[in-house]
Amino acid sequence: MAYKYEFARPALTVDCVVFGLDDEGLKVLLIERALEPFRGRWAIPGGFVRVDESLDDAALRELQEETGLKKVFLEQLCTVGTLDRDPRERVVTVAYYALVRLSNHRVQAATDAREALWFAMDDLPTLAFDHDQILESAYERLQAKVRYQPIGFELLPNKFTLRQLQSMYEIILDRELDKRNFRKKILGMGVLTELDEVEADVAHRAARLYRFNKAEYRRLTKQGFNFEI
Amino acid sequence: MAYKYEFARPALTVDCVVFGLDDEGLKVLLIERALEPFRGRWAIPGGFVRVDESLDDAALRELQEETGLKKVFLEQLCTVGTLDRDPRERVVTVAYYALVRLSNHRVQAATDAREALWFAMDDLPTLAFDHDQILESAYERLQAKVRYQPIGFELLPNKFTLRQLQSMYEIILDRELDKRNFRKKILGMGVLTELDEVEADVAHRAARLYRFNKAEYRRLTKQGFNFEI
DNA sequence: CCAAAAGTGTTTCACGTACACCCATGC
DNA sequence: GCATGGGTGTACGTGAAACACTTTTGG
Repeated sequence: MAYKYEFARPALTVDCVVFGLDDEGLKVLLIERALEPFRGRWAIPGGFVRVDESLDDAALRELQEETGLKKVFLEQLCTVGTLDRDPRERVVTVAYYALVRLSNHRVQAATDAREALWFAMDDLPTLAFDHDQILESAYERLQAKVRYQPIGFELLPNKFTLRQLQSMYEIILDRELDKRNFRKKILGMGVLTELDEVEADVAHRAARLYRFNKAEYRRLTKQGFNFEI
Repeated sequence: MAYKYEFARPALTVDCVVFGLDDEGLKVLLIERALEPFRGRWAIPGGFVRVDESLDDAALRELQEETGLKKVFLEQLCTVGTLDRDPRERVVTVAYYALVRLSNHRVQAATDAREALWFAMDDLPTLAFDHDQILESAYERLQAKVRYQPIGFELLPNKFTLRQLQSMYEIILDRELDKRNFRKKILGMGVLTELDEVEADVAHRAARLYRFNKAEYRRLTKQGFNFEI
């Protein structure tokens, strides 16, 4: 008990909702708690902020320690400071959400998490603490933001087909999009680079591959362009 | 020094960017710091979060203590945890922004603030800490959000003319709007109640007064309606 | 009667939406 | 040659944007 303060201080944690996408749909990465409170319950990864690391760094570190994930897209969601959200003591948490390319990443459990597993968004267990609410907020943010910011590409491989891109939006927004209108719109934006490659190992005509052109996106944005699906 | 913890903890504060509107334009409420660090510099109101109050409560309390403001519209902006943002020690702050009806509120200084003053957005002093950045973020949020959420009404009197409403949007968005198109659009939404009153004491034809109909807005929103300017 | 702002409609254009068929490829 | 998904164009309707004059009121 080496640290003393004149006034009581809330503990400060970061928690991170990690979204991933595969053929089955949108997934969330959860860890099984190895310690009390809520031992054995599923939770979103997170942990205490150290006094010598920034909030973003804390979120990245916890993500790596508990799930092995590195270099993911990460964005602050909100900060929750309800009085009784942790039974032990007053804990304020800065919530983040992350988007990862499921195809690229292996996930492992570590430290105080017993196991890390991907759950389908439509088949989630009840979570520890107020993590259900945080997850719900994160999903709402994702649904809203994917429409006017090109963050959806963070869920896809670097090279993708227009079909994959459209499916990603259909899954996240939970509604069908018209194929021709979608292609017209997204290609018309001029932020996709058409590659001299097609997808491999398909039992039908192979689709062309594209890449998101971030530099061009930024250039257009400076000129008043607004991404919108 | 009564409170001891096993690990060092960052201090936790709330800071609040308060926007107000009058004939001259958009204003921000700043306080002059009476204590070190940054003694004598202007800052946005804020202070330490107590261990037994929620974040929102802390923001409301600080606002009242430092400026006398009560019952304002308040929304969380973001949380900043840069390592050296406070020269004394590690301080993480949860930033808020508030919207107040300038016509209704008297402002007073109190506690550790020497003075509270409204500054025009285009004539701001250099602020203490990283408050310039927080203020900038708050302004960007306001500009973005005012377009798709009816928060702009929080800056106007309860009864307002369409001209006042349009001016509010023109000031915040920093561009002119077409009078006829604006009136068509806003009246077409059906969220304004036309009153049997007109403005008083004007040296020309008096304009009709309207009120924002929050209940109707909520009803329409449930049916899929989207507010948008 | 003059100044000042309130109030009001129509036309045009861009963009979103709906919709169906042929083509390329692998097996 | 057949099954599977890739790739393409047009017509229609809705809503945004541009635009100017008459009315009301107070001084």
